Parts: sequence; structure tokens; C-alpha cells
Amino acid sequence: MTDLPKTYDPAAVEPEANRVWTDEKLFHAEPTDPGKPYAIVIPPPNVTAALHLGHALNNTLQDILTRWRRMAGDNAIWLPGTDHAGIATQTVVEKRVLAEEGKRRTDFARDEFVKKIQTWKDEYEVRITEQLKAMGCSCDWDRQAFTMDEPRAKAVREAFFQLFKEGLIYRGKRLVNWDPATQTALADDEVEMEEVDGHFYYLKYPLESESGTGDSPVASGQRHGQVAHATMEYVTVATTRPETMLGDTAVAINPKDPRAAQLRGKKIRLPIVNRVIPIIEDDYVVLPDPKSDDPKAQFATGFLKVTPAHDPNDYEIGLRHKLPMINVLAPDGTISDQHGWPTEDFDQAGEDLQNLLGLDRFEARRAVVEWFKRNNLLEEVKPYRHSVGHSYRSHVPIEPYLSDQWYCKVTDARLAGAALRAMSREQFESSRSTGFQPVSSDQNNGHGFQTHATDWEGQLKFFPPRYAKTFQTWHENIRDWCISRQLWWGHRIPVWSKMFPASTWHDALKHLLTRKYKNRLATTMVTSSDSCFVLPRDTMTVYMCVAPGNEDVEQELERLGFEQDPDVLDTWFSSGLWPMSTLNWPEQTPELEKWNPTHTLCTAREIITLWVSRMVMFNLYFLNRLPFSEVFVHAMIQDGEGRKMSKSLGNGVDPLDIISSHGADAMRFTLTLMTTNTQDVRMPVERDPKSGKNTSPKFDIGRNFCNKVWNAVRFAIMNLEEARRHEGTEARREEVDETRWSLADRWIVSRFNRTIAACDEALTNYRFDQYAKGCYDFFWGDLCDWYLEAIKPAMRDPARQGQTANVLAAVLDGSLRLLHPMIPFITEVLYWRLNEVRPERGLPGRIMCCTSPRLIRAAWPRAGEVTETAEALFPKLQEIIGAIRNLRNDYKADPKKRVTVSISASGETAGTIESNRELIELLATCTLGRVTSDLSAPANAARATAGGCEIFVEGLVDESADRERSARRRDELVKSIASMKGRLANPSYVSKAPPHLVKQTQDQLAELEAELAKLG
RNA sequence: GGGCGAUUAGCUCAGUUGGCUAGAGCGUUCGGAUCACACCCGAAAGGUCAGGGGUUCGAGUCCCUUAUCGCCCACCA
Repeated sequence: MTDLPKTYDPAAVEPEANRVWTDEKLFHAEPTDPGKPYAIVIPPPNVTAALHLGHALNNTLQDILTRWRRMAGDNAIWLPGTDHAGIATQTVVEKRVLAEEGKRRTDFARDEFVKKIQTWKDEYEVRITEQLKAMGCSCDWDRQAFTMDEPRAKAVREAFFQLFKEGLIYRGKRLVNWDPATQTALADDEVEMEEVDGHFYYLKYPLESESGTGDSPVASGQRHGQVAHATMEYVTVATTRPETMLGDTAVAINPKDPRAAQLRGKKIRLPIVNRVIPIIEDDYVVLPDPKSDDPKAQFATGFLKVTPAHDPNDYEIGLRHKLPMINVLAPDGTISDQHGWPTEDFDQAGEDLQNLLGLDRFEARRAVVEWFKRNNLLEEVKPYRHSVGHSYRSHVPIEPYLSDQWYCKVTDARLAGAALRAMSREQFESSRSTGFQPVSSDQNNGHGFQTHATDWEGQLKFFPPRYAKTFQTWHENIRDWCISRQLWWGHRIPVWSKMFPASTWHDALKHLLTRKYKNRLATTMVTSSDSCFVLPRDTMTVYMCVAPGNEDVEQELERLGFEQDPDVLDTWFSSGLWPMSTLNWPEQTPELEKWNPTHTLCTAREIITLWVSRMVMFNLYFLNRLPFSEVFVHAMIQDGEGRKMSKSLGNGVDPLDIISSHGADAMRFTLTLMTTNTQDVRMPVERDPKSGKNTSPKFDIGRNFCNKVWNAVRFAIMNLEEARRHEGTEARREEVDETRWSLADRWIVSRFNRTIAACDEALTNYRFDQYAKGCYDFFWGDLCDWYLEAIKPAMRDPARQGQTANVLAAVLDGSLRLLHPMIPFITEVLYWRLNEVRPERGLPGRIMCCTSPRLIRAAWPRAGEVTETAEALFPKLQEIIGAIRNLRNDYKADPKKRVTVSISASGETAGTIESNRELIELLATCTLGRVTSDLSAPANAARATAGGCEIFVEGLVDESADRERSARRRDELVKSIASMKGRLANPSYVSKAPPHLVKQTQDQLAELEAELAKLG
């Protein structure tokens, strides 16, 4: 007897398989290994937290692909690593430090705090790695990377330097989400929208009188505005943030507004400040309409105060109309003249303006409103409930705050343009194009850049194809990418800067610009007027970007008083280089040549724009090839209510919990089965009362399947051991002789070959559900339910045992191979057992099995021929057996009692039944009597039609069951017959439908009518 | 506001270029300790394919429309 336990115990098997894989370095690949290259880079998980179920899915799929291609003979590699995830990681550490030590980031020196984050990263990197290993991920761990380790830092420096040198990185302005309480910039996703009760203030802005020469504009019938002696004296603006009016640099009106023409060229004298600002025309302004559904139109006056430095939309308007941008706030949210407010405003400023300085923004709001009221310029105040961005950390309202930032010019044709050109022709919708046409390869693109002839054009494909649109739309509407972040955790921007008087900078830096430094430095200058901050006039800020590995130059710059930029790069800058940096670019390594481009990127849809886009642009730019040719976008896992899984909702599931409750293979199988073409899958979450941990009953199917696989192999091993005993230890196994195979043997081999083809097809098209389902149905439905049952008598018969053992061993061997990528642990260990019991197990010409010591490196099965006759005949037996079982159940036959069955059948079917008497008798618990074509119905027999035969089960007498059965069947038949007759009576059907379908309907109708006639 | 998607059995989901009586697993009901497996075996019940229109000989599948839900992007004077 085998020593395999009756129930599969994952905990006893998984570590053993993992140990062997690791010890024998079976995940490792070298560029010199044989096979065509196949590489996958892991989407590096953030080191912010342990992996969740979404990662488990993502990584299971990558492992399936890697193991599949490795077995198929490719030189396959899966490159693992983690992402430093700038903002997210710094934030979790800040939270923890605040909670545990009561300290803020600013209470530490920069280095000191970065060390704390580093400690966190180390801890989570280990945990993540352990999780991936527990899941069975066959990553090449010798090549594990981290987006901020030395080789990756070098890649970032090199990429930044090259882009900087080419002018693709520049200094620009941007409104950041500023938290005045913690005095940090926040990412968009760190801003929480909260509904607040605020007010709409309607402020009157007087028109500047001296510009109003000539005829007086008449304002008639206007709701807002200034009717005094039929002359327009002021305009009214509506705002929720009156204090920002101090920074207004224009008032805008929609050009379609009837008042626009009258006001063209007029100016406003801004109250309190006395600044004279223009009235401009812009489509963005909403026309007032009290009856509109749009709340904006209800509240609007038609006049929009434009404050470019303190509102994102106003900023855009400011850019369009080249308006000055005046920042009136200090970083702490108080009104300040020190951060970009031109001194001219204060030259003859009144006391009223001076008094506002130093006030907090909310005090200033009250004071400004008060001032307008006092001066009869406050027209109205209305209550208004609206959502306002708040800091998720300090919970104070966010202030849009203008600042200088570094930008990457992704709008350049060499970046976004190239990404579009890379798209597969079938997936690129040129008709829909928003005006962008990818530049063809032989054209100069207008950037002075002659594109190379490419073999990557049109080679990037998305699965499912609908995601190509997301990619395309993003690049057609792309805006330059702000790459600097006001953080401590990340790649420090490799730029040093110093401000010089405009006339002296060149002399001061002459020696740096000599040949010695030429290739190690790239320089850009920004004049004082380009900055959004007010700098001394006639100054020039010089920015020097230093190429990697030039510490001497950096030191020289610092000696000259240059300072390194305090900001770090956006996380996506380093992850955008991932398919290159994991292979140690910019080093020209054999690995880089071998595995870049990688093959497939496997990711979730939320980062198509953030990540996929950047990798494509960067890889094309730096290496003139694609980072990968196929992008597979898998579903997102939600909880049972369709919500995202998250810590705060408490509905997250830890893969390790599932591994301990169900096993890694069970988890992997279930996730694979769930990976259909849809966008989302729901995973009902339950709390396990015993462990107190979240789990899901969905994983039972995987656990059950693994147990089935375990027991099928256990059964086979027991039988094969038995067979070996009969053959004698020295005897060679019986030669394969197909002529001695049973129908069941031929059928299962054929079914297996069909399954291989289905698996190949499914995996090639990323239809993981079809792969899992195909394996499941074959293994459980065909192999276990039918074949293993069918061969039991043969396996006990020494005369027939040999051939059946050959088939059984080969089919099981092949099944383990097919299943391995999905459920690697259990299949690996069972394969070893099979090797012990039966080292040779091929079926020449049918199933090739070159045994290998380790399944992970065994050959992927090659689909052989299917046997149509076996696949046509065996199902007839299945139907007949099913019909007999059904009768037994309906008539409540004693389960142990053998009933006598006779069958009316003819021709080939009759022959098949005759030669498979044993099978029918065993599986239907019956004694098979006469099988002839001219059978008259025996007395006291229950009757059924199946497999084209009439079946009589004797001794089943139950009149009520009989009546019920007949009535039910008769109803079905009458209904079907009516529908078919109806179809055939329709002349259009007969004339227009394909003839084979008409014929089919006719045949079927005849069959059903015959059955109905016999029912009486 | 723009885009993508979903709605099929009590639950979670398949359903190919439109074509057999719309399938699976779980759950339910009935029967079963049979020597691979009770994480099992055998059988059964259960569906107006979200609603409404259209195209077609024929629609779960294609088109229009309504409703509900989800995600991404943009925005909120």
C-alpha cells in the first residue's frame, strides 16, 4: 500500500517542493540557456504593506505563464522585485512614528527619517518575498530588485541625465495640493473630499472708470450687474473663497455672453488691492441660467474672478491668457507678501491691505468679506454646500499652491508619439483619433528627430483588446508629466542649482563648461521672470544635472555653492524603467540583450496610464524597442458586495491565511478559475470563527480539486504498484499495443489530447479560466468519474492490466504536466511518486512522456491526434449508463440491488454495448441481458431512451413513478416537437437557414416523434 | 461631464463568427459508508438571460433605449 495519506495535506507537501526547487535552483535562468527568450517582469509590489488577494491573483497568473513557457522549452525568466512607492510608504511610516513616538517627520533630520523608512521597507520586502515564495512563485530570486537599490538608482540617474540633456526634462509650474498644517504637498489620492456648508459670496468689482471712454454700456435686464443710471459701474463675481481675490489678475466672461461685447477692452480696479486687471473672454466661464440643472449655472453671475496662483482652473485660464500669477499665501496658509506678491501692489497700498497681511486664510476670508460689506460692494451671501478637498492627514482644507516643479516632456513625439505608434494596428482606432496621428517611421516629426526604422511599430497588443483604448486615449490627451515630489523617500533629483546675477554666471562657471566636464554635466538656466516666485531682478538660476558616477563633479558644484534639489522623483519614474533596470540597464548586459523586450506584462487596469504608459515610452526612447509585446489586464477582486478590498473596510484577505486554511494550490486554482474576461470578480468574504481571519468559501473548489488530484494519483499509484508486482520487479513493462486497448483507453487518450490543445489555446489567449476549467472538466469529469471507474476491472485482471496501466500512467503523467503551472506544489510531489513507481510512461505516437526528475522542468505535453470514433462511441455508453442510473433513482431501486437491463440497439451501437458489457454492468449496477435490434418491451420494465437506444430495466414497478415519469417526458416531447414543427413550417427558415441545420431539425423531430409514439 | 464595463439558477460565474432542449461550481432536495477520494459517489429540482423597442428564418449573443450597479479619468466659481 502506498504511504500517501487519504486526504491531501498542503502543509506537508508545499515546503518540500519549495525546498527542492530552491536547492536545485530551478527558478534560475541564464542568458546562455537554450530556448527562445521569454521574460516577465513582476509589477513590483509597494513595500507599504503585505500582499493582498489582488497580488495573489496577479502573481499566480504570471507564475502560470512562466512555468508554462519554461516547460515548453523557452528560456523563461520571471524577474521579481519591489517598489519603494514614495508617497505611500513615507506616509505609512509617518503615521506609525506619530502614533508610536508622537513625533512628526519634521522633528527628524532627513537622513534619520529616511533610515526609519528604510527599516520599514526592509521588513516588508522580506514579508512580501516570503508571501510570494509561499504562493509558489517561480521568480528568479537571484535577480531580485528594488526600485531604489544601487543598480536601479544608476538607471534612474542615467535616464534622468539623458532626458535632461535632450531638453526633455524642464522646469515648470504647477499647482500642488498644499496642506498648510503639515506644510507638505499631497498627492491627488491623498486628498479627501468632504462636504462642507460654505457660502457663495457675491462681490462687486468696480469698472476702472478712465478706461470707460465713449458710450456707456447699457446693462438691461441682467440679474447681476450693476444697474446704476443704466450705466455699468461694476461686475459681480461669485466665489466661495473670497480671500483669494487678493491674487486676482483678471475677470473672465464667456464670449457668448451678451455683455461681453460691451465690456471688451475694459478693465477692473480690484478692490482693497487697487490693482487694475483686465476683463478677458474665455469659453470656460459658465453662462448664468437660474433654471438650469447645473448648479454652477444657477449660482453663476457670468463673471469669473481669475486667481491663477490659487485655483487649478484659473491657472489654466492664466496660461491661456498669459496672466500674471500672484501668490498671496505663505506656506502656513497666512496672507503674505513674501511669496510671490509683487511689491508694486504695496507701493501705494492702503492700510486695509497692510492689515490683512499675516492673517490666517480663514481670518482673512472674514476680513475681506467685512471690507466688501463696509464699502457696499458685497451684493449677496448665499449658503452653499459643496465638497472641498481636505488633507487626509491634518484634515484641514487643501490649498492649491503654485510652485516650481520638474517636468518630463512626454508630449514629445519621441515619447507619447512613439507609444501610439507602437500600438497594434487592429487595436488602434484611427477614425476616433482626437487629432493625433502617429508619425510614420520615415517622416521627420518636427522635433528635429529622425525616427529610426523600427520593428516595434504596431507590435504592442492588449488583452482583452478593449484596454487598448484606455492606452490610446491617455497618450492622445497626455500632458507633460510632473516628476518632482516634495518628499524625502525616493530618488533625489540629480540636479544642483545656484542663483547668479544674470551677467556673471557664465564667467563663474566657465571652468565647469570645459571639455573635462562636458559629457558629465547638462545645464539649463531659468531667468528670474520665469519663476513663479518673485526673485531679484536680472538673476539667473543655473541648474546642473550630473551624470551618474561623477561624485567629483557633484562635490565641485557644492564647493561653488550649488545645492542639490531637495525634492525626489515621482515613484513612476523609477518603475517606468523597470523592464530595463531589472536587467541592469544602463549596463550592456547579456541579460538585457536576451530578455528585453520581455514578453508579457500582467497587470491591473488601474495603472495602464500610470505605469504601462511610462514603461512603453521609456523603453522605446532609451532602447528603441518595446518593453513587452503583450499586456494582459486581469480582473480586480472585490468583496461580496462589489466593494474594493481594503484595510479600512476590514474586508481584505491575506493570501497567507488562505494558504494555511486551503493550501497554496487551492488558492491558485480558484483564482485562475475566476480570471475570466470581465473587469471585476466578486469574492464573498467571511470571517472564520476559529481563526478570526477573513476567508472565502470560494476557495473550497480549489481545495476539493486538489484533493481529487491527490486521490486520483493515489489510486493510480496503488494500482501501478500492484501491476508491477505482477510483472515482477525485473520484468519490463508490457509493450504498448494499441490494438489491445479498450474503448475507454482510446477515449481517454483522445480526450487528453483534446485537452492539451484547449490548454495551449487558452493560455496563448490569456483565457486562464478556460485553462482551469478545461483541466478541471477533463480531470474530474472524464478521468476520475469515468475512466478510473471504467478501468477498475481491467486493473484487477493480470491479462489486461499491462495495457491499461500503460494508458493510465501516461495520461496521469500528462495531466500533472498540464496542471503544474496552475497547481505546482501538489503536482510536483505527486510526479516524484509516479517516478518511483513507474519511471517509464509514454505512449509512443499518442502521448510523449520523457520523464524528468522534476516536473517543473519536464516537457509541456504536445497535443496529439484525437480519435473521433472513440469520442463518438464512448459518450453513447455514458448516456446509456446515465439513463439506467436515472431510472434506478426515479423508481427508488435498492442501491445494492442489481437490476436486469435489456437494450434495443442496432449496428455499431449494439456492437459497442456488447463489447462493453462489463463497463455498463459495473457503472450502472445492473446485469445486462439481451441487446438486439428487435427487442419487444419486457413486462414490468421501466423504459428510457438514450444514446439512440431503447433501454428496459426489468423489475422496476411503481405505477405512480411510471406515470409521473411518462407525463413529464411527454410534456417535454410535445413542447419540443411543437417548436420544431413551427420552425419547419416557416418557409423562410427552410429556404434561408443553412441546410445542415434544417436537416438536423428534421432528424431530431423524427426521433422525438418516434419516442413520443412509443410512450403511448 | 468623458470613457470602460456589468446585469444569465438562491450565490459566484461560463456561454466562441447569431443556430441542438442556455451550462458549471456552491447551495437545496432525494439516495448512498462501494476496497482513490464524504474535501466523496449517484440522481434531481431550479432560469420571461435587468425592462422596452429594433434587425433577422432565428437574438443571452448584433443595434437603439430605459433602469440599476461598478471602475478609470476629468471637474466642482
